[in-house]
Amino acid sequence: MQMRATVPITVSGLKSACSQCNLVELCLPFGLSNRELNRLDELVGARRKIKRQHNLYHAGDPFEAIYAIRAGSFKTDVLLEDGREQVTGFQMTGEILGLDGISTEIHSCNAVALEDSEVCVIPYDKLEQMSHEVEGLQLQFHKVMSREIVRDHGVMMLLGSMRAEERLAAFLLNMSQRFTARGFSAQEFNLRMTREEIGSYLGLKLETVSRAFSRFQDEGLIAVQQKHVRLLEPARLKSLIQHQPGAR
Amino acid sequence: MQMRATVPITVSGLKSACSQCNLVELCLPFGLSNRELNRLDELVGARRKIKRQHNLYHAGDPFEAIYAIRAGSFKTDVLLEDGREQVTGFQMTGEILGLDGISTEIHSCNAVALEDSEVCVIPYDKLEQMSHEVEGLQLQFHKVMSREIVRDHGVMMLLGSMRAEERLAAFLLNMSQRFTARGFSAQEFNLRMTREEIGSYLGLKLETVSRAFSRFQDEGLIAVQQKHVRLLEPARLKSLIQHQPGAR
DNA sequence: TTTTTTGGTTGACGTGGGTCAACGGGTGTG
DNA sequence: CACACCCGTTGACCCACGTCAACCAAAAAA
Repeated sequence: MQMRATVPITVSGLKSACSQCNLVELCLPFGLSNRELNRLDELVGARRKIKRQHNLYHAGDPFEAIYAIRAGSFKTDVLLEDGREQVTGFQMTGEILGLDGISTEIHSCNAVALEDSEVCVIPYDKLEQMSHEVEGLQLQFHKVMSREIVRDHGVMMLLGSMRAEERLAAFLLNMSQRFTARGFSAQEFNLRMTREEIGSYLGLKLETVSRAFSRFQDEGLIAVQQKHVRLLEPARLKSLIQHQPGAR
Repeated sequence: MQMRATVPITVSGLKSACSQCNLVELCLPFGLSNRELNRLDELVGARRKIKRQHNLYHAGDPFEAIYAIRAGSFKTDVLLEDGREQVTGFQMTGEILGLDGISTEIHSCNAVALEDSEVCVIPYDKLEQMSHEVEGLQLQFHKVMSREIVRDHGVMMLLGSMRAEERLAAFLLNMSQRFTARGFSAQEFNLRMTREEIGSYLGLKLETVSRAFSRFQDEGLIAVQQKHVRLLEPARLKSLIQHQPGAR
């Protein structure tokens, strides 16, 4: 059973301070002046801790805030009545969650922590208000939303016209690139999600994901052990994605 | 060969007037007060006509404006180096094009007219500026972007976890619903796109789309002739989407 | 520690949809 | 008005991925 409190016990009283945060260049405040950054500190409310496997929000919840990931990682998914799940994305530190709720003021997907995590709560009404005042904030927020749209188009490309190995290669390279942006190794990292979650995201069954991992390993492209992945030949992985013979 | 002029000959000198437009409740100005609506008239620049098969913009073009469709319809697509195309959406009157360009200030997809069409050009810098001033405009714009994100998640669901017939059923019901919103018949309409474009959007080959159309017709769910579609049993179409046996 | 559960791998087999090919009707063009 | 091309349909065949099942390792619980 998961907690569903709107004001969960896990809320920390600490105010976040964007101006002090080392995630600025990955997060909403990117590109703001110091003066603007100080104003942002007013905007960002309390932090909130979310335990592994617990929801930050559920589909159907009223929309009140967006969230910036301070530590940890999440998945977002949508469910069909018959129980089918589609993972729509994996989010890492500095990325923004909850944008799906703006349009109808009700969240349209679930956000679930893949590990014990912490987010900064950004009340949406305050964000709206401050966007009117702070020059760069509005532009930055628009860019965050637009980036999400572009990212989604990339996933559609992947789901609509790539074969299994291409999808996994694209996924691994994307993860690598995002770890790099956070100062981690581009070649070696620990995935936070299961084969089944990867499969759901890539439109494949978990067995197919597992087999593709094994085949990559057999061909010397990567070294995998459970969630630990090492990219041995990223260039060859990259070339897998384009000019695939017999592409869909 | 397609024209690629940034200021094409097809630009009309006419200023658009949102306050006079019968598409308000489908378009960006939805929910604005009359006073706000009048301010919007300043914002919206010239109209621009796009001939069938011609691009409103190309991937790689610098981003300068977003576009509201005044008449006609479009598809957006992304291309892979090897020529594979993924249609990321079909857009109808009142819908907004170009949001993909905000994040990098370069368009990341192509927007192609499916028929002779006309758009209202909304210069982005002006929109940014006016969003600071006009109360409801910012919120409305955010909702438009958020709706796009939610829509994209729906497409991912479709591509990632539905079988061919479910995808086509979902597509037809979505078209029906959007025609209805524009005052057209929910049961009977003309598609503007080819089987190949539908296939690309749904992650299927054109032959599969054609076969699914035929099977629906055989089962008395619809009547199709070329691009003309009549939904005979929308309820049964709807039930096709959920609780499908042996779903992916 | 031992036990249980969950997650990952691998094999054998089946099938939905892709591929290739032929054909016919519409539609836009010269 | 006639030609050409594009679009849609249908059939035969094939293969990538799904399904089902067994098994093992790792992690969590007891």
